[in-house]
Amino acid sequence: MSDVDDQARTRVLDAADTLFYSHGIRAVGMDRIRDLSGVPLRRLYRCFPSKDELVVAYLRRRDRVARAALAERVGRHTDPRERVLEVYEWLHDWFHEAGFRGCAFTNAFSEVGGDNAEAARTVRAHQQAVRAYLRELVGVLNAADPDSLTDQLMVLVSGAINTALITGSPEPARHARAAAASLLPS
Amino acid sequence: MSDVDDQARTRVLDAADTLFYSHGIRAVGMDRIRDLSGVPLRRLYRCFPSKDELVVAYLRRRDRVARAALAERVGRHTDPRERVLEVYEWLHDWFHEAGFRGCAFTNAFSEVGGDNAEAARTVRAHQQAVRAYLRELVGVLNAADPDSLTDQLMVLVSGAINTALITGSPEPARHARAAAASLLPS
DNA sequence: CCGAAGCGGGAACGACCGTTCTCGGCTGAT
DNA sequence: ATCAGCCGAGAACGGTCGTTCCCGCTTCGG
Repeated sequence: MSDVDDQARTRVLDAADTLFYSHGIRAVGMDRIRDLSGVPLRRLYRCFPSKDELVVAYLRRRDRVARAALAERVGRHTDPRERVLEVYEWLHDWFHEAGFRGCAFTNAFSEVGGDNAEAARTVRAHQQAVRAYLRELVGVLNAADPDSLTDQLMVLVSGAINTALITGSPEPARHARAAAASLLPS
Repeated sequence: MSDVDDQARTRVLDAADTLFYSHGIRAVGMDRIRDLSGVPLRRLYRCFPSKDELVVAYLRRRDRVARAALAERVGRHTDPRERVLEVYEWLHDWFHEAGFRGCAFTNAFSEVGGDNAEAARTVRAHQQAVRAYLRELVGVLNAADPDSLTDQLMVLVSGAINTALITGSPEPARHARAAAASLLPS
């Protein structure tokens, strides 16, 4: 695979990310990805042999980027309690962004989880990776039951995203943060 | 509209409910609804002039049924605190059901929310109706800020459903219940 | 300069889906 | 009995989408 193919892969993934996230996977055809990326269908199908595999690559890159962005935000703080709460500050900023359309992974799972087993696996892997990261943040707290606390914080993250999506308001991040603050040990 | 049409409407809605919920809306064609309901396409389109309107009717009936089931469960208790926590017990039982596939409203919103404005409105109305019901349950508690508490409980409900969907486990209901118990005034 | 291989643009194909139409048969009033 | 109108079954239509194919052009080694 040549380096012109590498560049094409990046451009295709950029286009897929924009279009899949903002319009949904089933609503976006391969020709729209060709139009936005400028990569002809022939090369596009050489880089990604099927739409299903492109969807998986889209999800894998989102996973990498999102978790890196979260870690960067959390890294701004040193106090263990603030590090956990910063997760919900990050959500709040995200909900404010113009193109916010909910969790790409949950959306993909609803749309193609039944037909694209590898995509479904990728969604679950993302969820588990985020939980593992949260578990690390919780580990340095003096929690009575760190695993249970992590699970509760995960429910708050997921619920905030989905409630923000449906209500169209960023407030659920505040509600989740307030709930998390009550659950954390002082 | 005759009563044979009424019977057809019910059979079509039954079929749509089963198929839309378990396979997704876009994955189910009108012919599969015809096959399962036994209602010929001609009559089906007289009862529901388009698939979009059938989707809205499907969501509206789900809203009615789900909220009635929730109210029935909560009604088994008289203690105000137990009435709130019973919501999460209900979720736990629901997650155990064989055909559980997440929240029909969130799924519909992800799948067709962009193309079917009336369906999107119906999803938001359901969310608001559930919140209003929760607000009633919270109202009789001695909460410092009942509205804020209601918002936090809503985030826990939504998060439990979505986390259960992706992990395939009913445990998120327990986690949400534990978090809610911590948030409720004693 | 020449032939071959690879390229991009876009047409083509096959499958599917929402919706409508056709056709043969049944019903029921006269 | 007859004729008009309605019905169910399924074919047909128009559009979309994922994927492949064709054609004319470029490029580059000999």
